[in-house]
Formats: sequence, C-alpha cells, structure tokens
Amino acid sequence: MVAGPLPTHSGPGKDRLRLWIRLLRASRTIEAELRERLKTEFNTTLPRFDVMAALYRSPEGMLMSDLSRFLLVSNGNVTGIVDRLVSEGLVTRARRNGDRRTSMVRLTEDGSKAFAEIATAHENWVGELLGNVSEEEARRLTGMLTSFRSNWEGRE
Amino acid sequence: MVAGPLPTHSGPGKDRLRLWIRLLRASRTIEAELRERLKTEFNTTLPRFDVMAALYRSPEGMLMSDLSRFLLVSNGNVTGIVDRLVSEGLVTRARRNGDRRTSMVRLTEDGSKAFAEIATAHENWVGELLGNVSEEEARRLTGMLTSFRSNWEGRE
DNA sequence: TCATGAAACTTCAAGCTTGAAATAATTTCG
DNA sequence: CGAAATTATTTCAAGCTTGAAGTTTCATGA
Repeated sequence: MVAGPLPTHSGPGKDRLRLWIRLLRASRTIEAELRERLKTEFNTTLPRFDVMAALYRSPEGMLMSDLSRFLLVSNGNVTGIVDRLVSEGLVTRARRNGDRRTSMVRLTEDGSKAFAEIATAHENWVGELLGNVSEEEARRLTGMLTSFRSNWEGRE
Repeated sequence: MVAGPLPTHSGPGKDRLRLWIRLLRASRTIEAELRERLKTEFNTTLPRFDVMAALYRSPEGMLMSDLSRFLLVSNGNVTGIVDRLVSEGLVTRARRNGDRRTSMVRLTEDGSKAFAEIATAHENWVGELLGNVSEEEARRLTGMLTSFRSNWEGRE
C-alpha cells in the first residue's frame, strides 16, 4: 500500500509529498523482501524478529510497555507477539515481585541462539538489498533521517 | 515494529543496516501519524486511501491485478479493500465483456469527490510532517531513493 | 485509611496482510 | 478440436495491528 495522490504535479509541498511516496515505496519493497526471507528461511516473521532484536539488546529484560514504546506499536499488539514467542519457547514472561502489574520479558537461551543466527542473515540481506547504495551515500542518508527523527521527537 | 539487531556495532555492511533501520523508523512514524489522522478526520484508512489514489490517476479504471501490482500488495488483499470501498459506494467493480475473468474498478463520483478532499489534507499533512526537511534536501533524498528503485527493478 | 485515580497489561472487534488453495475464463498447441 | 497450461480473481486460515474497553495493581492525599 503505497500510492499517494498525483505526485506528478508541481507546486509548494510537492517535493515533500514525492519524497514521502518514494520513502514509503522503498521501505515497503525492502520490508516485503525481508519478511519473505524470514518466513522461508527461518519460519518466523518480522514482528517476532523485531521483538527478539529488542530483547537481545537488553539481557536484563524489558517490560511489555518498554517493548511497545521502543517498537512503536500498541500494547495489545506486543501481548500477542510475545504470547507466540513464549509458546515457541523463545521468550519468557515473568511477573515481578516489586510491581505485580508488570512482567519482565526475556529471551530464553534458545531464543538468544536463534536470534543470533537470524540476525546474521538479516544483516547480510540488508547489505545485499541496499547494495546499490554506497557506504558513503548510506551514511549521508542516515544523517538526514536522524535529523528528521530528532526534530520529530521534540514536537507537539 | 522497527527494531533491528544491534545497530551500534561497526564493520562492513553496518552502515547499510543502520540506514535501513532509520528508514523503517521514519516511514513507520509518519505512516502512523497519517493513519491516525485519516481515521479521526475522515474516518478512513491508509489502504483505502491508497486504492482511491491509484484509481484517481486512472479514470478509465484499473483491473484488480493492476491495483495489486501498483500498490505492491497481494491480490487477495486488494479484494478485501475494494469490497469495503464498494460497500461504501466509493468504488464500482464491473465485469468486462472482453475477458470475463477480469473486472474493471473505478471511483464513483462520490468516491472521486471524497478522494479529492482527503488528498488535499493528506498533502498538507505530509508537508507539515516533513516540514523540517528542506525542499532542497527533499529533492536530494528523493533522487537517491529513485535510483535505489530503478536499480531494484532491474534485478533477479 | 481508603477512595480515587493512574499505570501496566490483556482482551476484543474490526480491519489489514500474506501465501496457498480453489474457481473460472482464456490461450496454447498437439 | 480438446487437453493442458496460463491468467485473473476470490476464498481462506493465520497472523499482525489498532484503539477502546476491561482487569488488576499501585500510588496519592484528604
């Protein structure tokens, strides 16, 4: 889903609209490819991968709300994904004594091993899929997107 | 959903990985904002908007398969979205005499009017959300993404 | 204290999404 | 011609996603 209305016009704001459409098409294209490879080669999904990636960075564990904030998705969404990861034995959810509303989510040993393997492949895929972007160009683009992000965060 | 594994490392390919993560976060952030505004201000969704945008560009109509190819989504997906647009009276689906497997999808007059209004708001939103990207920068970024796209298309 | 409100999480309905299987119509070619 | 392959589309199950409503637990202050 990535069309956008009549980007062929010109006028004020049209450059930004065109940028947005290109950005969306690029990310959808790459995302679709990654999703398909995760499915066929590791029988997993992008959301599961994202949750595991977040947890891999935090061996001490993360709260459900940490996860949803970090991943930019809703609480209810994380509940479902973690449920599935738990049932696959890749993740544990432990109620805490301190605050019994919260639960700490952690990768299991299996989950950690599985993730490390998938992450290696994932990184190679991204390198391949963005192969026609030079390292130099990648750094410049990243810089622009980073400044977009920091401006975004200080709004509203 | 947009984490990515350990982007803090360095080494070959890491710059592209970092770029991918930034790209995904930026598009998810903007997309979420647009989705919410479409919902609250026009009671519609991004997928419906995208389908209508595609149809608005083609007054003669589009086949279901044209739509799914253009929007980068599966056939079955388009079926559902068009179903809903039809039930809302925004779109028609007419079987063709020439080839009775296909159906031509068109905006109704209502659909066309509704879309024009939403598209105006949409463009303004994008202009606002990308407001901290200069027009110059927007053109450069667009150029890079366009070259990514053309390289992508000539692969496999 | 204890009621009120806030916080963390889950549940739910509706819609989006995919990939695979099923239908139906058309095309190809032996 | 007629069987086989191809094409266009729909259907389906499973999973993702949101926002709203509900539950449980904790914090605050009159």
